[in-house]
Amino acid sequence: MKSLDKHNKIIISATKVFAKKGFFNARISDIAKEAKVADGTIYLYFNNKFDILISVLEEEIGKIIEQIEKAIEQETDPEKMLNIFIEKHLSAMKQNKNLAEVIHIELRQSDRLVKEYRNTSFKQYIDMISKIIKKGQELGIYRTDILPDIAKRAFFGALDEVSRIWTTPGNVQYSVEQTSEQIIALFLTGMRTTS
Amino acid sequence: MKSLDKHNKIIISATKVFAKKGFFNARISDIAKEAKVADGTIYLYFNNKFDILISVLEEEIGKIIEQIEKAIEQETDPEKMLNIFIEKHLSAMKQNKNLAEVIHIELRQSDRLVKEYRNTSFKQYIDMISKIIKKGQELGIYRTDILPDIAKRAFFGALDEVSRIWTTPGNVQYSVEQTSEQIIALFLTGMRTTS
DNA sequence: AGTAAATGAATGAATAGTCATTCACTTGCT
DNA sequence: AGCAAGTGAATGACTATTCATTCATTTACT
Repeated sequence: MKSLDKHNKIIISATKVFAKKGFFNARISDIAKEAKVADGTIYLYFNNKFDILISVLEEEIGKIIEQIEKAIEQETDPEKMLNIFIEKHLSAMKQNKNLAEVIHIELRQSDRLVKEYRNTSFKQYIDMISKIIKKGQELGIYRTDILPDIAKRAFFGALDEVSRIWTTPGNVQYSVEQTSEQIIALFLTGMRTTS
Repeated sequence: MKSLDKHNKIIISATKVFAKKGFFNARISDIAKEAKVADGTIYLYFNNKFDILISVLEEEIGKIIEQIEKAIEQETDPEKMLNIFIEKHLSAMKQNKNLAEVIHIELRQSDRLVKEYRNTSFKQYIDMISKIIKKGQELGIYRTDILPDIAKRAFFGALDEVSRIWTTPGNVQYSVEQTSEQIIALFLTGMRTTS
Protein backbone atom coordinates (compact mmCIF):
# COMPACT_ATOMS: atom_id res chain seq x y z
CA MET A 1 0.00 0.00 0.00
CA LYS A 2 1.18 3.46 -0.79
CA SER A 3 1.86 4.67 2.70
CA LEU A 4 0.53 7.93 4.08
CA ASP A 5 3.80 8.05 5.86
CA LYS A 6 5.76 8.33 2.65
CA HIS A 7 3.38 10.89 1.24
CA ASN A 8 4.03 12.99 4.27
CA LYS A 9 7.76 12.48 4.11
CA ILE A 10 7.75 13.78 0.56
CA ILE A 11 5.68 16.82 1.53
CA ILE A 12 8.09 17.69 4.31
CA SER A 13 11.13 17.15 2.14
CA ALA A 14 9.63 19.19 -0.66
CA THR A 15 8.86 22.03 1.74
CA LYS A 16 12.47 21.97 2.81
CA VAL A 17 13.84 21.93 -0.73
CA PHE A 18 11.40 24.56 -2.03
CA ALA A 19 12.29 26.77 0.91
CA LYS A 20 15.97 26.49 0.16
CA LYS A 21 15.97 26.75 -3.61
CA GLY A 22 12.57 28.03 -4.65
CA PHE A 23 10.19 26.03 -6.78
CA PHE A 24 11.90 26.44 -10.13
CA ASN A 25 15.39 25.70 -8.93
CA ALA A 26 14.28 22.73 -6.90
CA ARG A 27 14.98 19.45 -8.68
CA ILE A 28 12.71 16.44 -8.34
CA SER A 29 15.89 14.53 -7.64
CA ASP A 30 16.66 16.92 -4.78
CA ILE A 31 13.30 16.22 -3.21
CA ALA A 32 13.70 12.50 -3.78
CA LYS A 33 17.12 12.50 -2.20
CA GLU A 34 15.91 14.51 0.77
CA ALA A 35 13.00 12.11 1.26
CA LYS A 36 15.28 9.14 0.69
CA VAL A 37 13.16 7.68 -2.09
CA ALA A 38 13.75 7.17 -5.79
CA ASP A 39 12.84 9.91 -8.25
CA GLY A 40 10.10 7.75 -9.72
CA THR A 41 8.49 7.15 -6.35
CA ILE A 42 7.50 10.78 -6.20
CA TYR A 43 5.18 10.17 -9.15
CA LEU A 44 3.36 7.44 -7.29
CA TYR A 45 2.22 10.08 -4.83
CA PHE A 46 1.97 13.24 -6.92
CA ASN A 47 1.00 13.97 -10.49
CA ASN A 48 3.81 16.37 -11.25
CA LYS A 49 6.17 18.87 -9.73
CA PHE A 50 3.56 21.57 -9.50
CA ASP A 51 1.16 19.25 -7.76
CA ILE A 52 3.74 18.86 -5.01
CA LEU A 53 3.86 22.62 -4.46
CA ILE A 54 0.10 22.97 -4.33
CA SER A 55 -0.10 20.02 -1.96
CA VAL A 56 2.44 21.65 0.34
CA LEU A 57 0.42 24.85 0.43
CA GLU A 58 -2.93 23.11 0.79
CA GLU A 59 -1.89 20.72 3.50
CA GLU A 60 0.44 22.80 5.58
CA ILE A 61 -1.45 26.08 5.42
CA GLY A 62 -4.63 24.08 5.85
CA LYS A 63 -3.37 22.93 9.21
CA ILE A 64 -2.79 26.49 10.35
CA ILE A 65 -6.16 27.71 9.12
CA GLU A 66 -7.86 24.88 10.93
CA GLN A 67 -5.96 25.60 14.11
CA ILE A 68 -6.79 29.30 14.04
CA GLU A 69 -10.43 28.73 13.19
CA LYS A 70 -10.80 26.33 16.05
CA ALA A 71 -9.21 28.72 18.52
CA ILE A 72 -11.28 31.65 17.30
CA GLU A 73 -14.76 30.16 17.10
CA GLN A 74 -15.06 30.03 20.85
CA GLU A 75 -14.28 33.72 21.16
CA THR A 76 -16.74 36.57 20.93
CA ASP A 77 -14.44 39.52 21.56
CA PRO A 78 -12.96 40.77 18.24
CA GLU A 79 -9.89 42.06 20.00
CA LYS A 80 -9.12 38.66 21.42
CA MET A 81 -9.82 37.08 18.04
CA LEU A 82 -7.31 39.32 16.34
CA ASN A 83 -4.83 38.57 19.06
CA ILE A 84 -5.24 34.86 18.50
CA PHE A 85 -4.92 35.24 14.75
CA ILE A 86 -1.69 37.17 15.04
CA GLU A 87 -0.24 34.90 17.67
CA LYS A 88 -1.08 31.69 15.84
CA HIS A 89 0.08 32.95 12.49
CA LEU A 90 3.38 34.25 13.77
CA SER A 91 4.18 31.25 15.90
CA ALA A 92 3.35 28.90 13.04
CA MET A 93 5.75 30.87 10.86
CA LYS A 94 8.46 30.93 13.46
CA GLN A 95 8.06 27.25 14.13
CA ASN A 96 8.01 26.01 10.56
CA LYS A 97 10.54 28.21 8.84
CA ASN A 98 10.59 26.13 5.71
CA LEU A 99 6.88 26.58 5.27
CA ALA A 100 7.23 30.28 6.03
CA GLU A 101 9.81 30.61 3.32
CA VAL A 102 7.63 28.74 0.83
CA ILE A 103 4.73 31.05 1.62
CA HIS A 104 6.92 34.13 1.29
CA ILE A 105 8.22 33.01 -2.06
CA GLU A 106 5.74 30.81 -3.80
CA LEU A 107 2.50 32.44 -2.85
CA ARG A 108 3.68 35.30 -5.05
CA GLN A 109 4.24 33.32 -8.19
CA SER A 110 2.25 34.64 -11.10
CA ASP A 111 1.51 31.15 -12.32
CA ARG A 112 -2.13 30.63 -13.11
CA LEU A 113 -2.42 27.79 -10.63
CA VAL A 114 -0.87 29.72 -7.78
CA LYS A 115 -3.13 32.65 -8.52
CA GLU A 116 -6.06 30.28 -8.42
CA TYR A 117 -4.88 28.92 -5.12
CA ARG A 118 -4.57 32.41 -3.74
CA ASN A 119 -8.15 32.94 -4.76
CA THR A 120 -9.59 30.00 -2.90
CA SER A 121 -8.14 28.40 0.22
CA PHE A 122 -5.94 31.32 0.91
CA LYS A 123 -8.61 33.93 0.40
CA GLN A 124 -10.51 32.19 3.15
CA TYR A 125 -7.55 32.76 5.42
CA ILE A 126 -7.32 36.48 4.75
CA ASP A 127 -11.06 36.91 4.88
CA MET A 128 -11.03 35.75 8.46
CA ILE A 129 -9.41 39.07 9.22
CA SER A 130 -11.99 41.24 7.50
CA LYS A 131 -14.77 39.32 9.21
CA ILE A 132 -13.29 40.04 12.60
CA ILE A 133 -12.92 43.70 11.76
CA LYS A 134 -16.51 43.94 10.57
CA LYS A 135 -17.67 42.37 13.78
CA GLY A 136 -15.67 44.91 15.76
CA GLN A 137 -17.30 47.69 13.78
CA GLU A 138 -20.76 46.34 14.51
CA LEU A 139 -19.93 46.25 18.18
CA GLY A 140 -18.76 49.83 17.96
CA ILE A 141 -15.22 49.18 19.11
CA TYR A 142 -13.64 49.76 15.69
CA ARG A 143 -13.93 52.89 13.60
CA THR A 144 -16.44 52.54 10.82
CA ASP A 145 -14.38 54.56 8.36
CA ILE A 146 -11.89 51.70 8.14
CA LEU A 147 -12.56 49.60 5.04
CA PRO A 148 -12.26 45.97 6.12
CA ASP A 149 -11.33 45.00 2.61
CA ILE A 150 -8.25 47.18 2.62
CA ALA A 151 -7.46 46.63 6.27
CA LYS A 152 -7.36 42.86 5.88
CA ARG A 153 -4.67 43.20 3.25
CA ALA A 154 -2.68 45.69 5.25
CA PHE A 155 -2.95 43.36 8.18
CA PHE A 156 -1.88 40.24 6.37
CA GLY A 157 0.88 42.04 4.48
CA ALA A 158 2.25 43.35 7.74
CA LEU A 159 2.18 39.94 9.37
CA ASP A 160 3.78 38.29 6.38
CA GLU A 161 6.58 40.78 5.99
CA VAL A 162 7.25 40.87 9.71
CA SER A 163 7.52 37.10 9.88
CA ARG A 164 10.35 37.37 7.40
CA ILE A 165 12.48 38.42 10.34
CA TRP A 166 12.78 34.78 11.22
CA THR A 167 13.70 33.50 7.80
CA THR A 168 16.21 36.17 6.85
CA PRO A 169 19.58 35.60 8.42
CA GLY A 170 21.35 38.35 10.27
CA ASN A 171 18.38 39.92 11.98
CA VAL A 172 17.73 40.70 15.59
CA GLN A 173 15.61 37.80 16.74
CA TYR A 174 12.46 39.18 18.28
CA SER A 175 10.12 36.83 20.10
CA VAL A 176 6.65 35.95 18.91
CA GLU A 177 5.11 37.78 21.89
CA GLN A 178 7.12 40.91 21.29
CA THR A 179 6.25 40.90 17.62
CA SER A 180 2.57 40.21 18.25
CA GLU A 181 2.41 43.09 20.70
CA GLN A 182 3.94 45.42 18.17
CA ILE A 183 1.42 44.49 15.49
CA ILE A 184 -1.44 44.81 17.92
CA ALA A 185 -0.19 48.18 19.09
CA LEU A 186 0.22 49.42 15.53
CA PHE A 187 -3.14 48.34 14.25
CA LEU A 188 -5.31 48.85 17.27
CA THR A 189 -4.07 52.10 18.73
CA GLY A 190 -1.63 53.38 16.15
CA MET A 191 1.74 55.01 16.51
CA ARG A 192 0.65 58.45 17.63
CA THR A 193 1.04 59.49 21.23
CA THR A 194 -1.56 62.24 21.07
CA SER A 195 -5.07 62.22 19.57
CA MET B 1 26.56 52.76 -30.84
CA LYS B 2 24.42 50.61 -28.63
CA SER B 3 21.48 52.85 -28.06
CA LEU B 4 20.15 53.81 -24.65
CA ASP B 5 16.81 53.74 -26.30
CA LYS B 6 17.03 50.05 -27.08
CA HIS B 7 18.33 49.27 -23.63
CA ASN B 8 15.29 50.94 -22.20
CA LYS B 9 12.96 49.22 -24.60
CA ILE B 10 14.29 45.87 -23.47
CA ILE B 11 13.87 46.81 -19.80
CA ILE B 12 10.28 47.80 -20.35
CA SER B 13 9.51 44.72 -22.41
CA ALA B 14 11.17 42.49 -19.85
CA THR B 15 9.16 44.10 -17.06
CA LYS B 16 6.02 43.35 -19.00
CA VAL B 17 6.97 39.75 -19.70
CA PHE B 18 8.23 39.06 -16.18
CA ALA B 19 5.01 40.53 -14.82
CA LYS B 20 2.92 38.27 -16.95
CA LYS B 21 4.82 35.01 -16.68
CA GLY B 22 7.22 35.35 -13.81
CA PHE B 23 10.97 35.22 -14.21
CA PHE B 24 11.38 31.49 -14.70
CA ASN B 25 8.57 31.08 -17.19
CA ALA B 26 9.62 34.11 -19.18
CA ARG B 27 11.56 33.16 -22.31
CA ILE B 28 14.34 35.32 -23.68
CA SER B 29 12.55 34.96 -27.01
CA ASP B 30 9.39 36.38 -25.40
CA ILE B 31 11.26 39.44 -24.25
CA ALA B 32 12.96 39.80 -27.63
CA LYS B 33 9.67 39.55 -29.46
CA GLU B 34 8.01 42.06 -27.14
CA ALA B 35 10.90 44.48 -27.66
CA LYS B 36 10.95 43.75 -31.39
CA VAL B 37 14.62 42.82 -31.46
CA ALA B 38 16.42 39.56 -32.17
CA ASP B 39 17.18 37.17 -29.33
CA GLY B 40 20.88 37.81 -29.74
CA THR B 41 20.46 41.57 -29.42
CA ILE B 42 19.43 41.12 -25.80
CA TYR B 43 22.95 39.88 -25.11
CA LEU B 44 24.47 43.05 -26.49
CA TYR B 45 22.80 44.91 -23.65
CA PHE B 46 22.68 42.39 -20.81
CA ASN B 47 24.98 39.64 -19.64
CA ASN B 48 22.30 37.03 -19.07
CA LYS B 49 18.68 36.55 -18.19
CA PHE B 50 19.21 37.18 -14.52
CA ASP B 51 21.02 40.40 -15.25
CA ILE B 52 17.87 41.62 -16.96
CA LEU B 53 15.81 41.01 -13.82
CA ILE B 54 18.27 42.75 -11.56
CA SER B 55 18.45 45.65 -13.98
CA VAL B 56 14.68 45.98 -13.95
CA LEU B 57 14.66 46.10 -10.18
CA GLU B 58 17.64 48.42 -9.90
CA GLU B 59 16.54 50.89 -12.54
CA GLU B 60 12.81 51.01 -12.05
CA ILE B 61 12.73 50.81 -8.27
CA GLY B 62 15.69 53.14 -8.27
CA LYS B 63 13.55 55.78 -9.94
CA ILE B 64 10.90 55.50 -7.24
CA ILE B 65 13.42 55.62 -4.41
CA GLU B 66 14.99 58.71 -5.92
CA GLN B 67 11.63 60.37 -6.35
CA ILE B 68 10.56 59.67 -2.78
CA GLU B 69 13.88 60.72 -1.32
CA LYS B 70 13.75 64.00 -3.19
CA ALA B 71 10.23 64.74 -2.04
CA ILE B 72 11.00 63.84 1.55
CA GLU B 73 14.28 65.61 2.14
CA GLN B 74 12.57 68.99 2.11
CA GLU B 75 10.14 67.92 4.83
CA THR B 76 10.70 68.07 8.55
CA ASP B 77 7.37 66.80 9.81
CA PRO B 78 7.49 62.98 10.13
CA GLU B 79 3.76 62.75 9.57
CA LYS B 80 4.01 64.48 6.26
CA MET B 81 7.03 62.38 5.36
CA LEU B 82 5.10 59.19 5.94
CA ASN B 83 2.23 60.58 3.94
CA ILE B 84 4.52 61.30 1.04
CA PHE B 85 6.11 57.87 1.24
CA ILE B 86 2.76 56.11 1.16
CA GLU B 87 1.37 58.31 -1.57
CA LYS B 88 4.40 57.99 -3.82
CA HIS B 89 4.77 54.30 -3.33
CA LEU B 90 1.14 53.54 -4.00
CA SER B 91 0.81 55.78 -7.00
CA ALA B 92 3.99 54.36 -8.51
CA MET B 93 2.53 50.89 -8.07
CA LYS B 94 -0.82 51.83 -9.48
CA GLN B 95 0.79 53.57 -12.41
CA ASN B 96 3.26 50.89 -13.40
CA LYS B 97 1.37 47.69 -12.81
CA ASN B 98 3.94 45.58 -14.56
CA LEU B 99 6.63 46.80 -12.23
CA ALA B 100 4.31 46.29 -9.26
CA GLU B 101 3.78 42.71 -10.31
CA VAL B 102 7.50 42.13 -10.71
CA ILE B 103 8.10 43.52 -7.24
CA HIS B 104 5.36 41.38 -5.76
CA ILE B 105 6.73 38.26 -7.36
CA GLU B 106 10.41 38.53 -7.90
CA LEU B 107 11.49 40.39 -4.82
CA ARG B 108 10.56 37.19 -3.00
CA GLN B 109 12.72 34.82 -4.98
CA SER B 110 15.02 32.83 -2.79
CA ASP B 111 17.80 33.19 -5.32
CA ARG B 112 21.04 34.28 -3.78
CA LEU B 113 21.29 37.30 -6.04
CA VAL B 114 17.78 38.49 -5.33
CA LYS B 115 18.41 38.09 -1.62
CA GLU B 116 21.53 40.16 -2.04
CA TYR B 117 19.56 42.79 -3.86
CA ARG B 118 16.99 42.82 -1.10
CA ASN B 119 19.83 43.36 1.32
CA THR B 120 21.29 46.41 -0.35
CA SER B 121 19.35 48.76 -2.61
CA PHE B 122 16.02 47.64 -1.34
CA LYS B 123 16.98 47.73 2.31
CA GLN B 124 17.67 51.39 1.81
CA TYR B 125 14.08 51.82 0.69
CA ILE B 126 12.58 50.13 3.73
CA ASP B 127 14.99 51.83 6.09
CA MET B 128 13.60 55.18 5.03
CA ILE B 129 10.51 54.18 6.97
CA SER B 130 12.26 53.31 10.20
CA LYS B 131 14.24 56.54 10.02
CA ILE B 132 11.04 58.54 9.79
CA ILE B 133 9.54 56.66 12.71
CA LYS B 134 12.63 57.24 14.84
CA LYS B 135 12.47 60.90 14.07
CA GLY B 136 8.83 60.98 15.14
CA GLN B 137 9.76 59.30 18.38
CA GLU B 138 12.47 61.84 19.07
CA LEU B 139 9.97 64.62 18.49
CA GLY B 140 7.61 62.92 20.92
CA ILE B 141 4.78 62.46 18.44
CA TYR B 142 5.20 58.68 18.17
CA ARG B 143 5.06 56.21 21.00
CA THR B 144 8.50 55.07 22.06
CA ASP B 145 7.40 51.51 22.72
CA ILE B 146 7.06 50.99 18.98
CA LEU B 147 10.14 49.23 17.62
CA PRO B 148 11.02 50.99 14.37
CA ASP B 149 12.68 47.85 13.11
CA ILE B 150 9.46 45.87 13.31
CA ALA B 151 7.21 48.75 12.38
CA LYS B 152 9.08 49.41 9.13
CA ARG B 153 8.42 45.86 8.02
CA ALA B 154 4.78 45.95 9.04
CA PHE B 155 4.49 49.20 7.18
CA PHE B 156 6.11 48.04 3.98
CA GLY B 157 4.33 44.69 4.08
CA ALA B 158 1.01 46.46 4.42
CA LEU B 159 1.76 48.79 1.53
CA ASP B 160 2.97 46.00 -0.67
CA GLU B 161 0.04 43.70 -0.06
CA VAL B 162 -2.46 46.52 -0.36
CA SER B 163 -1.05 47.56 -3.71
CA ARG B 164 -1.85 44.10 -4.94
CA ILE B 165 -5.43 45.33 -5.21
CA TRP B 166 -4.45 46.92 -8.47
CA THR B 167 -2.71 43.93 -10.00
CA THR B 168 -5.20 41.24 -9.01
CA PRO B 169 -8.18 41.15 -11.30
CA GLY B 170 -11.69 41.20 -9.95
CA ASN B 171 -11.18 43.58 -7.08
CA VAL B 172 -12.99 46.73 -6.14
CA GLN B 173 -10.79 49.47 -7.50
CA TYR B 174 -10.00 51.84 -4.68
CA SER B 175 -8.22 55.08 -5.46
CA VAL B 176 -4.71 55.92 -4.36
CA GLU B 177 -6.01 58.64 -2.04
CA GLN B 178 -8.56 56.39 -0.43
CA THR B 179 -5.99 53.66 0.06
CA SER B 180 -3.38 56.06 1.42
CA GLU B 181 -5.86 57.41 3.92
CA GLN B 182 -6.68 53.95 5.12
CA ILE B 183 -3.05 53.08 5.69
CA ILE B 184 -2.43 56.36 7.46
CA ALA B 185 -5.49 55.85 9.63
CA LEU B 186 -4.46 52.34 10.52
CA PHE B 187 -0.88 53.06 11.40
CA LEU B 188 -1.17 56.47 12.95
CA THR B 189 -4.32 56.26 15.03
CA GLY B 190 -5.28 52.60 14.85
CA MET B 191 -8.61 50.91 14.42
CA ARG B 192 -10.01 51.43 17.88
CA THR B 193 -12.65 54.04 18.51
CA THR B 194 -11.81 54.35 22.17
CA SER B 195 -8.29 53.89 23.31
C1' DA C 1 3.43 -25.43 7.27
C1' DG C 2 5.42 -24.85 2.92
C1' DT C 3 5.43 -23.35 -1.70
C1' DA C 4 3.92 -21.14 -5.84
C1' DA C 5 1.70 -17.28 -7.84
C1' DA C 6 0.27 -12.64 -7.73
C1' DT C 7 0.66 -8.07 -6.40
C1' DG C 8 2.08 -3.44 -6.64
C1' DA C 9 5.41 -0.31 -4.48
C1' DA C 10 9.84 1.17 -5.56
C1' DT C 11 13.62 1.98 -8.56
C1' DG C 12 16.64 4.72 -11.64
C1' DA C 13 18.32 4.72 -16.38
C1' DA C 14 16.59 6.41 -20.69
C1' DT C 15 13.76 9.68 -23.14
C1' DA C 16 12.15 13.69 -25.03
C1' DG C 17 11.75 18.28 -24.92
C1' DT C 18 12.97 22.90 -23.57
C1' DC C 19 15.64 27.13 -23.81
C1' DA C 20 19.68 30.23 -22.54
C1' DT C 21 23.49 31.42 -24.90
C1' DT C 22 26.71 31.65 -28.82
C1' DC C 23 28.55 32.96 -33.18
C1' DA C 24 29.00 33.15 -38.18
C1' DC C 25 26.89 36.09 -40.93
C1' DT C 26 24.26 40.37 -42.58
C1' DT C 27 22.96 45.12 -42.49
C1' DG C 28 23.65 49.85 -42.61
C1' DC C 29 26.18 53.82 -41.51
C1' DT C 30 30.36 57.11 -42.21
C1' DA D 1 35.96 49.88 -47.35
C1' DG D 2 35.69 49.41 -42.41
C1' DC D 3 33.28 48.96 -38.36
C1' DA D 4 29.55 48.75 -35.06
C1' DA D 5 25.18 46.91 -34.37
C1' DG D 6 21.92 43.49 -35.17
C1' DT D 7 20.30 38.84 -36.46
C1' DG D 8 18.41 34.19 -35.60
C1' DA D 9 19.58 29.40 -36.48
C1' DA D 10 22.40 26.08 -34.19
C1' DT D 11 24.31 24.28 -30.05
C1' DG D 12 24.53 21.88 -25.96
C1' DA D 13 23.32 21.54 -21.29
C1' DC D 14 19.77 20.50 -18.29
C1' DT D 15 15.80 17.96 -16.15
C1' DA D 16 10.75 16.50 -15.69
C1' DT D 17 8.67 12.49 -16.60
C1' DT D 18 8.28 7.67 -18.14
C1' DC D 19 8.46 2.79 -17.88
C1' DA D 20 10.65 -1.80 -17.96
C1' DT D 21 12.33 -4.18 -14.32
C1' DT D 22 13.12 -5.67 -9.45
C1' DC D 23 11.77 -7.52 -5.18
C1' DA D 24 9.46 -7.64 -0.71
C1' DT D 25 5.13 -8.98 0.84
C1' DT D 26 0.63 -11.14 0.64
C1' DT D 27 -2.57 -14.57 -0.99
C1' DA D 28 -4.09 -19.08 -2.01
C1' DC D 29 -3.56 -23.66 -2.68
C1' DT D 30 -1.97 -28.53 -1.27
